[in-house]
Amino acid sequence: MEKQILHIDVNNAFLSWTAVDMLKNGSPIDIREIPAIIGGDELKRSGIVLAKSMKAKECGIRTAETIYQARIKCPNLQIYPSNFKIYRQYSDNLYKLLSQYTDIIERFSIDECFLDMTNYLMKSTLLDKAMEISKRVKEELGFTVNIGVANNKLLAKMASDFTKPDRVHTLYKEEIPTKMWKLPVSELFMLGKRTVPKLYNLQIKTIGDLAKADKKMLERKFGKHGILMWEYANGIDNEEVKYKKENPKCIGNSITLPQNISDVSKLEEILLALAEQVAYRLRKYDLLASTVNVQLRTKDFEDTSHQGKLPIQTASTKEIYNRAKELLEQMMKQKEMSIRLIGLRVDNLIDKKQQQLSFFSNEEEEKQEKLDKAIDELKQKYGYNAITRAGKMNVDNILKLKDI
DNA sequence: TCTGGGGTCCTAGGACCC
DNA sequence: TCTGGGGTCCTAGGACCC
Repeated sequence: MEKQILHIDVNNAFLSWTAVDMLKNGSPIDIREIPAIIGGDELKRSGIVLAKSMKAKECGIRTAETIYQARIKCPNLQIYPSNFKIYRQYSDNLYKLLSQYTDIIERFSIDECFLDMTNYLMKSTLLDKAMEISKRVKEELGFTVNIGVANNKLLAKMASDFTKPDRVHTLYKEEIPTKMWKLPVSELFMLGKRTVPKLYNLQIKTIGDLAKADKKMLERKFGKHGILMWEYANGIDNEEVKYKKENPKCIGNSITLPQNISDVSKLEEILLALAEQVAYRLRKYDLLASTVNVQLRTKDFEDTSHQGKLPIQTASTKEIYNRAKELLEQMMKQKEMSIRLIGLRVDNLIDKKQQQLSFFSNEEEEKQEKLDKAIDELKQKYGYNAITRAGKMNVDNILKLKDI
């Protein structure tokens, strides 16, 4: 039996949610109606466009470009800061509403969900349900969504991306040639800015061109990705809606520094704050890490990273920091570098329950574990930023510890 | 006042073993 | 003394997503 899938996508999510929240707090203007963006902080060198209103879009402003460029395109642009705490609330509200329609629901990102409605339709059609959801979200939550209606996730996602805002689109098999094949190949999910020029060189310009291209040739040129893009262009996708909670595969935090830094000891201070954050999140999930990865971005936007195994699987701030420090030093002694961004990530995570117990029981380890746990409890109670290591305040101020 | 931060997955090449 | 082939594990980097 064919699956019945919906993809729900919030229109200009961060901007809409900010608008709704401002209105709720008595704002006389609706920033959805003016040229406005949600932007990062230029002083912290993270000045990019995170979301834009339709009027801002009409000026030619694009997501992820710099605020500097956006302002040139639109001199009377209004800029508002992001607030992820609020976004999570609105996202949760949407999720709750959608959960009334099916148990098989996947949160694909903060502003997107897939719904498998196959066994939840009774007498109504999939399209009817989509219309009902669209109406209810607008009336009850105050913002609009686009909904894609199809028989698999890929087509539902493509459909929700057609004309915006506040629209419901179907994309059934027989509609693929008329609705999808005419689109430029860059519109296809999973085709990014590296692959598109290569396809252009092969005279593949529309999704239709790609659908009719030789699958074997694509595989030779692009490997697995080649097969995937051919299948997507032909509307083939058998992925399930993943409704079960899954543990993350990696946990990382990174920060663009207010100024470039070349001094290793200063970088180590930042690394410690990052390790604290990462290890805290790791412990919250009851996971242990097997590898640590340190990423650096130089002032010239060159990225390098080093990774290494941990001596034991761990969620200890100290263990992770010590390994990260070694990796940082390895990289920094290779050549003189001026660092713009530093990141720390842990990979190969395992459940704490399946931890391979070390042959040696180590008193020092146990002491550290207790210390971490005590700090975690205080953080839970008083907020992440309430508790900091002595002498680390300045680092935390730099990090402005985002939202955990 | 140029260019975020959080992820997932894949690939190529080296080391090492039999 | 010119020498293979398969398998696994590990790392660095790239591509893509929102």
